[in-house]
Amino acid sequence: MTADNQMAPFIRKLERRDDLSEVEREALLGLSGRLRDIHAGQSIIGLAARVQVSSLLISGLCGRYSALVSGARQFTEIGVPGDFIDLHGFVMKRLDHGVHAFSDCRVLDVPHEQLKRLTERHPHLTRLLWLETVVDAAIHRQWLLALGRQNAPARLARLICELYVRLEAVDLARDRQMDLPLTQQELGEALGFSVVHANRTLQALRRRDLIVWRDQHVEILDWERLAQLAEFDPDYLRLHKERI
Amino acid sequence: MTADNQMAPFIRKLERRDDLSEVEREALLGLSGRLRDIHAGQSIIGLAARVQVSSLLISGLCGRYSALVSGARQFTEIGVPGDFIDLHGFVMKRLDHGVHAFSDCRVLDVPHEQLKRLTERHPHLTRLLWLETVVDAAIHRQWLLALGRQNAPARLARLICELYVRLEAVDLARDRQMDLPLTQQELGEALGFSVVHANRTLQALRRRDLIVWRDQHVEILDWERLAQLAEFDPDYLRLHKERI
DNA sequence: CGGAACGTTGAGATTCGTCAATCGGTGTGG
DNA sequence: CCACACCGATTGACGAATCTCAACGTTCCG
Repeated sequence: MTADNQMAPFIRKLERRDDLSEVEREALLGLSGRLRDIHAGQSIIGLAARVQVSSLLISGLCGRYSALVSGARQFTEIGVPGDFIDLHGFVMKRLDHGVHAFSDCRVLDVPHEQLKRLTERHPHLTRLLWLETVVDAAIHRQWLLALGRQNAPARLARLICELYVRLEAVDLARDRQMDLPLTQQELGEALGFSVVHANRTLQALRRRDLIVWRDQHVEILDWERLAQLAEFDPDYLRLHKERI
Repeated sequence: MTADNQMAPFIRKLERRDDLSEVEREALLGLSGRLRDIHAGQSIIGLAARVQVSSLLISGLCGRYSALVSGARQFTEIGVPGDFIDLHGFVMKRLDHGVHAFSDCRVLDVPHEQLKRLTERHPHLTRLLWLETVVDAAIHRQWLLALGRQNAPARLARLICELYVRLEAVDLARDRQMDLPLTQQELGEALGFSVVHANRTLQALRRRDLIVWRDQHVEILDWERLAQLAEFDPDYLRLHKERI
């Protein structure tokens, strides 16, 4: 199974970060692997799996998580289409986390052998793939700042801002609206609070007329105030061009 | 200023992860840059700085942090000697975080131009440098799990376990003892709690006879129980060999 | 001696988790 | 069509965890 247009969102995102040569674009399009469909609620990548492939998310929303023995789960990042969700595994070889499908997802499993060949031949492209994982780390840091130092409404606001910008970058959000197929349970697991608290925090943002969140659909009513509450600055997503 | 033996801890750490060829080792030793000394309490890298160099920590302990406008600061990772503390900047170009010196630090500022040349010539070494940043991300994820889902004593226990393993890997800890030049204020900023709570949590671990922490020196009295309390598993630090 | 930095303690307020119940929508079998 | 089960969202009550404020102790240094 070749990648073809399945790769479009991924390539478009890379091109927002730095120009690709024709050769590089072809090298990316030359990546092939198994297409895999995962149902909502299922696991895309098991915890602590030893990996030989890395999965590119084609469609759907998923969450990277770590868990305690009690079963308590903490999402550490949300993956949107165009994300190479476990590129980390390419150099880690053993993943320290699992990936959960929030909605039905389609992924392209790219064998590490192909990625390795790519790194042997295309240094600039390698740096761009490297950048993908570094942006993941930057997202983790923003979440750490939120969990460690922001109150519940600000944390939620930050998550909404981040997801909106990232979804908009792959044409999956516009006009301050997006689909967000997360239950309040899952939302809590991303923000570090209980379901009950997730619910009440959501209501707090509603009461302030900042958002509407109904039926897996979110509308941001006042981006300015929401971003200010969250102290959100999208620079860390590195969606601007920069010669690397 | 050439790097020479200054690089020893860094190279040793890389070699715990995968073998280096003679050529690769020489390429690393060929890295040169300005040596810089920073006093305890000062900033090694300013927030949101645009960077042309990446700093390798030669000696001392430092902390990567993000901050809110209120001034509240959240450390997102602690850097130990041998860490390439802002290698992220090499591909990000603009850092989303600052780095604070906990103790007097010495760093080697390696120009990005040199790193770029290295990625053009040494794909395997590039993957190893890439791995450095991916391990940073793995550390962030563990901290997220801790902040989101673990209680205060477990969080502190986890930090101590992580630092012990990382310091031991560069011969700066042994016999369950290490120097940890962190104030309780800084400790709180790493764990996401107030100074007061940092103090009380520390006392809780002391009361349970798990650690002694006095005068910037920590002794772990019962590694087994401490690691169990933290649910600490060092796999994510990727200190074992793996062909990449 | 005085001040500064760090650690420690107590008290009260706030945030947040847990438990348990309820509500509404949806799908299924009869 | 209706009864029922199930899932996710919502609510209330209560207790636990954590923060803030303020004071005090200790050590070090000029």
